[in-house]
Amino acid sequence: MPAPQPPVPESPETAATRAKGRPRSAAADRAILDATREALAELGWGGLTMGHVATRAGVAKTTLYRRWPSKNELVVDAVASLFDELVMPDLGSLQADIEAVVAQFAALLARPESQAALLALFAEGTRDRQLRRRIREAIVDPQKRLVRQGRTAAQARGELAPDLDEATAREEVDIIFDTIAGTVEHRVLVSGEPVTPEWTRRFTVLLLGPFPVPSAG
Amino acid sequence: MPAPQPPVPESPETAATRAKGRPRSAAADRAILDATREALAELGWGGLTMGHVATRAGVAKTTLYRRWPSKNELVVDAVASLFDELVMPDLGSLQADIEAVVAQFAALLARPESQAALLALFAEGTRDRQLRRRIREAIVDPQKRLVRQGRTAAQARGELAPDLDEATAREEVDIIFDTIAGTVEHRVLVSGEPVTPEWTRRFTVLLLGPFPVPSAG
DNA sequence: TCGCTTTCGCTACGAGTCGTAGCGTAACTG
DNA sequence: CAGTTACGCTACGACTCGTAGCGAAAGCGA
Repeated sequence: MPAPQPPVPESPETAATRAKGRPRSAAADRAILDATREALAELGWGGLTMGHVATRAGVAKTTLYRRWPSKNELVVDAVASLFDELVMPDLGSLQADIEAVVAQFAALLARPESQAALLALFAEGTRDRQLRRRIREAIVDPQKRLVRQGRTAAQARGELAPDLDEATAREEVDIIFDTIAGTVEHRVLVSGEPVTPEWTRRFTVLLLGPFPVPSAG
Repeated sequence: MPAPQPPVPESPETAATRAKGRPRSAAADRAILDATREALAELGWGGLTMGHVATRAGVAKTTLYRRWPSKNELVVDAVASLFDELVMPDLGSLQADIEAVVAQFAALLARPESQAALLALFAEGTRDRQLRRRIREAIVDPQKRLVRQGRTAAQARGELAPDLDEATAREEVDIIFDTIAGTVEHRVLVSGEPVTPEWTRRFTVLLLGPFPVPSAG
């Protein structure tokens, strides 16, 4: 779901159909987003220019700017949909569920278009509060459902204690999400080393504890 | 320790003193790196231009390009030194040691100059193998000493089992490093939420296990 | 002291990108 | 059909890029 520039920014309207004049081409929207993903994979974040995207999409540069005010916003929308493919399976154990999601996430991060875009987006987000909000709304927060689903399933199995209160549970979801997402991103995008099943298993064991201390079975 | 362009790229020399002609100004080096850090804090990665850095450092643009071939390399050197301040304390318990390092790292990431630079550097590194190598050599790998020191101290206290073999130990250091660094980065730079002592404690507990299961005291 | 070498600051350059404005045309509504 | 909006196209000034050429400055060895 892209977030185009509102055709008429300040017009409360009846919020119903605002069909008046020539409607925006939905085909252009798709062509632009596809072109953005392709260009990202080929040229990376730095090599991506608005002019290039427009040409590749068969669209005038003006048309592009009419919908997305800058490269940042454009890329958020172009990338966000990539993350929708992540699903939380129910494999019968928390360990297996986490390993499966980690593997999915790692595979996603291995793709050129997400690799080129994600960290660059995050980097811009550190300076632009609005952009950071959009990143969270479009990319980060929707994926927290995975953690919530996994927790719920594990609680149903008795692997996890039920939530005591809402606030604590939310904080715990945040911590777990930051840990899984951050670690996999760091492994793949910074260290640049592959996420093998072996690594995934070890990481999950570390996450679920116990730490390999002598006294622990 | 900056990595300037070699004055005469291909000259084995006797590797001794290559003093011939006017030597490069060490003051210019310092002025450039200082200007880079300042400009990063003020303008962010995207706003940082080579011309701006040169002007601010009181140096000709040509002088800048003689030493660093691009913005990427310049920023690596300008930022790497920031990380040298991290130290692993010996507070008597692994929990306390990790909490202390997490707090230091979070404080470092909260500074504008590192915030603007780190993720952007990582982003560029995903497309440029040489840059990624330089980032690892200059920033990432040196900090793994913290994990090794913490492990050694914990082993001496009996909190951790001694290493069985070298390869496994190295992998474990990598996993722990990716987990701590990645999680804190994600919390501060992506989620954009503060690293409080409370959060640090909960994260460390999660890391050291056991996971808060019902049967665990 | 005098060359020799290298770096210095400065200026200027072509190439490329940015985001916007103006134009005439196309598409859709009442 | 008139009104409205989106469209493709062209052109624009402002900016950054990385490089080249210049004369002057700084250190070296003879």
